[in-house]
Amino acid sequence: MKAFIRVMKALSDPNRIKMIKMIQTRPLCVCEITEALGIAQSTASKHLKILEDAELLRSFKDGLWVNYSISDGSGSPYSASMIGNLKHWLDDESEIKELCRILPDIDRHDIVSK
Amino acid sequence: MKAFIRVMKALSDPNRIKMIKMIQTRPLCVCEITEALGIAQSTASKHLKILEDAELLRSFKDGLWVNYSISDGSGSPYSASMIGNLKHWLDDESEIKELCRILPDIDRHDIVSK
DNA sequence: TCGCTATATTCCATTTTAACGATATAATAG
DNA sequence: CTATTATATCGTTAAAATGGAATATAGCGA
Repeated sequence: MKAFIRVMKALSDPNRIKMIKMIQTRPLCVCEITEALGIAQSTASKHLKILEDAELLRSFKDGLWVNYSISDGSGSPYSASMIGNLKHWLDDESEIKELCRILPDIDRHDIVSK
Repeated sequence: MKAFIRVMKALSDPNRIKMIKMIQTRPLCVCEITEALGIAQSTASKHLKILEDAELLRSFKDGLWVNYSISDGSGSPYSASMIGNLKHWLDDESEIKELCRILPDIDRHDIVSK
């Protein structure tokens, strides 16, 4: 029950959904997500942790950067199923389409940290 | 996006999940759910409203009673999908099994309202 | 080692959620 | 109409979630 609730809660926030949809396009680091969503870096980091704890995302380090990618679902049947659904769900939401549109222009090397 | 978030939020509470799993067994009125979960009637009523707003449940009146049953899913693809998943998910959770065990002994005609 | 940069964590304020009791509403029985 | 019963709504409180600024941590390069 707890694992299921954890996945549902993780998927109950618009910013976290946007993160998943963006990361479906390609793996992203924290600063790219922060930039794309226009939120504070600490906020982005916390949301990503919630998604990772729910086994919806996984992370791997690349030097100073931490890349987040979509989980392969092996850790939880609930997250696996929801990841599958989210491959097509919400694709025609204007907010999501806009994010995916600007995503190619966002490059971690160009981001000035604050 | 809002409809999707509404479904995810509705599924983010243990009592609401228990309600869905019980109602999968048979349609239930508010007082039966209140009794089975050991919560206040106002609490049960509010949870049921949240589930109905998310199109996970539907209700129909039978005199003084209001019966809640599982939605047929025609209102929302998100709720339809989740209802489908929840047909088998969480079936072997001890909390759920216990509720389904006591459910046959709960009869709306025997419940004394407070 | 010392700086510099990306990320994680902590702290605080604000908002949201969940619970209950009390009350209002709706429907039936007399 | 009146009383009764089941449910919905309101008011309040405590806990949890969210967001940002500030700080701590980790890794790279000189």
